[in-house]
Amino acid sequence: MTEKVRKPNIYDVAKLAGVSHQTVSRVINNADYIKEDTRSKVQSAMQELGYVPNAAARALVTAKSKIVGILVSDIVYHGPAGMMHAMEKEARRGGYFAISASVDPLDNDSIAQGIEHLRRVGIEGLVVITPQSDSVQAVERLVKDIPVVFIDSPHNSTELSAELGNYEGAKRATEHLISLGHKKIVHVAGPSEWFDSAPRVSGYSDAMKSAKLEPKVFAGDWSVPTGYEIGKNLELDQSKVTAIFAANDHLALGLMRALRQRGYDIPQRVSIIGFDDVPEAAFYEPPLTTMRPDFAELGRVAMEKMLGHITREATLSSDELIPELIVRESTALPANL
Amino acid sequence: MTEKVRKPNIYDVAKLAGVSHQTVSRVINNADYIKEDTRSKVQSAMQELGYVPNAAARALVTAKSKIVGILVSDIVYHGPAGMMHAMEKEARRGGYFAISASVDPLDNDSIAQGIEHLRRVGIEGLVVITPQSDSVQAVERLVKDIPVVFIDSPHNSTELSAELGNYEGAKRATEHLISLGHKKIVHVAGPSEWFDSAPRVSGYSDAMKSAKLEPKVFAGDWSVPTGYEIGKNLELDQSKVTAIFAANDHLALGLMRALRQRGYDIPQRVSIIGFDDVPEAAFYEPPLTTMRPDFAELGRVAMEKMLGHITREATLSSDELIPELIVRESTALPANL
DNA sequence: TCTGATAATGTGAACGCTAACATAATGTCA
DNA sequence: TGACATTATGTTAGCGTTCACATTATCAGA
Repeated sequence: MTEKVRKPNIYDVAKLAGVSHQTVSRVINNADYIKEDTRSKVQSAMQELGYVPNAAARALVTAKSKIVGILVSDIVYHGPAGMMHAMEKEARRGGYFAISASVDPLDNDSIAQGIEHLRRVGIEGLVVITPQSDSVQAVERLVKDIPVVFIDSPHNSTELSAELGNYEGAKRATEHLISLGHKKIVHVAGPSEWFDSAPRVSGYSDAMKSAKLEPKVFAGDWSVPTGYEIGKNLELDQSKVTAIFAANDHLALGLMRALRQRGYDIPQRVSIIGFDDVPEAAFYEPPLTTMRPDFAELGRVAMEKMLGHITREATLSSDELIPELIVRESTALPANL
Repeated sequence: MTEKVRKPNIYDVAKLAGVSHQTVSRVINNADYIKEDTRSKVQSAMQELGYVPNAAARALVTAKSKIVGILVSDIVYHGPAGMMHAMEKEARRGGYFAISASVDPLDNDSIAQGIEHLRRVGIEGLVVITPQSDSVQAVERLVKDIPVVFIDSPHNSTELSAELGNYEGAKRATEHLISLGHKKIVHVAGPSEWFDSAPRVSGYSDAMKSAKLEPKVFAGDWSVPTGYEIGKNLELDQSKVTAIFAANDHLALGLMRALRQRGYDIPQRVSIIGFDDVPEAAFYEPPLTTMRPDFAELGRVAMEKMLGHITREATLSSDELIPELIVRESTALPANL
């Protein structure tokens, strides 16, 4: 019973198959020039022994761990979950492993520790999901020896970052309101430290300017309470505002709640459009019109770029992701003031 | 420029510090019997060279990867995100790495592939987050050589699983309604293939029976539309139902929406309590009373048990997790029928 | 001052694999 | 049928650690 159950190695397989260990290695890595006959002999030997290649030995000799790190903000919001799944799947598809480290994006120490941790396992590349500007610099300062891809950061090089389509999404959200006939449209923005905020503001502004309308932006963050607060104080009558583009669904929810309490009907008096399409958005009161970004695809693309960097293959330059307009009940023709 | 930039190894450090490589190894693993003087010499040498231990070499010789796998359902619902963060953090705290594989819990092939993938990297243990019964058996069949911890599955051994507190949470939710004075309380359950459903039903039933009340359960799933459908058809007047315990917040949201459309005021005519406390619950119409499980703590505990198994240390037997009652506006005294 | 314990450090091998090179089998063409 | 390319396989070394086992320094007690 105390028999040592050493896992089978390449030599065990070789012996059983009647070949050299190198031939086994060749089969594993499907190299050229192997007789079909030998290949199958080796394969059935592997099968029989339940052989699993030893990743450590492989990593040691090739100096490649086949692991990519994901540095992710532990601020839980709606997108990342699906994104992580997509990233993991894409990595696996390319024969890579994904290993994540959660960090507090506001704490440089935490970032450094996360990176240190990932370094120890020997990552070949790093994908960073952080929505805050400071962290990008922190990461860039700390990581210089392996490729890094930033998700949703305003990096110059498209090669080094993957973007959600904030600008285009915001533009289209605004255009939706304009196309309904709204003239006075305000934007409640996300927090300025988050990357997603600025392009949403620009997309809104550009759409307004193109339609010769006056943009007006209120500073917010991503939270329901903030939306509620802004909604409580927003001046609507004198300025004849008939529509609001909220930088995310939570803000929109807070706004709707406050405005209805103040007696403004939605969408009869005020139209509201959000951004993100959180699962609950369809069941808000009223169901929220919003922009649905493709988080999963974003994750996939980011990982694809990462693997492209690592293997030095040409990155398939994908088109910009564009959020989809989901029209529900919170937007309608403008009220007659 | 073409100079090879080999990473420093233990010998480089040894040379610089003027000791043998083994002494360096001892410092890294802080073994006994090292002069304080030598230790610091070695440490500054490591610092100077930017030495990072090679995980692969280490894993090869010790036959321990320091990696645990997480097999996670790619059905994205509210809990797992925070849970994953917590698991990763707990793993890191113990010097371990966490690496996840997303799988479709309904597809045994997908599960097998996920496990195969994790096996390749050499995981020392596996944490399984799947809410469906079938997958547990599939996993148990496939993994026999390393410890497995199931999250939220009805496993006999508490050592092998970590539970959310579904039973106790459901009991307390029901007791909350009872304590308000409700007599006719129905439960809209989750899907039977999910583990969380059954204990929530039992918790509800037991609370009802203790209060000498008649339990009545409607079969549902976790979705808003299903809650809405059930809400549209639920008979309330003849049976004098005044309160509903929904198995999760999404069902509750759907229910509330349908009931209000039918003219039933909440909470004046019907009280509703949910389960999960999704971030939006506080801003539903009306804000939802619900049970808040501690997902993060669940993840932490699960990982703690995992590491306990691996290192053969005694698992700190933690108390059962109990969801917290969050009272908002959707529950009140029963209506006078 | 010698002895024997204990503290502190050193030496060689092995982990399982792939890279690089060497060799053997097979096929092709004059 | 020999010469030479091509295909197919084998041999040896080394990746960076830790382990198991020396070996050397240090210190107390007789």
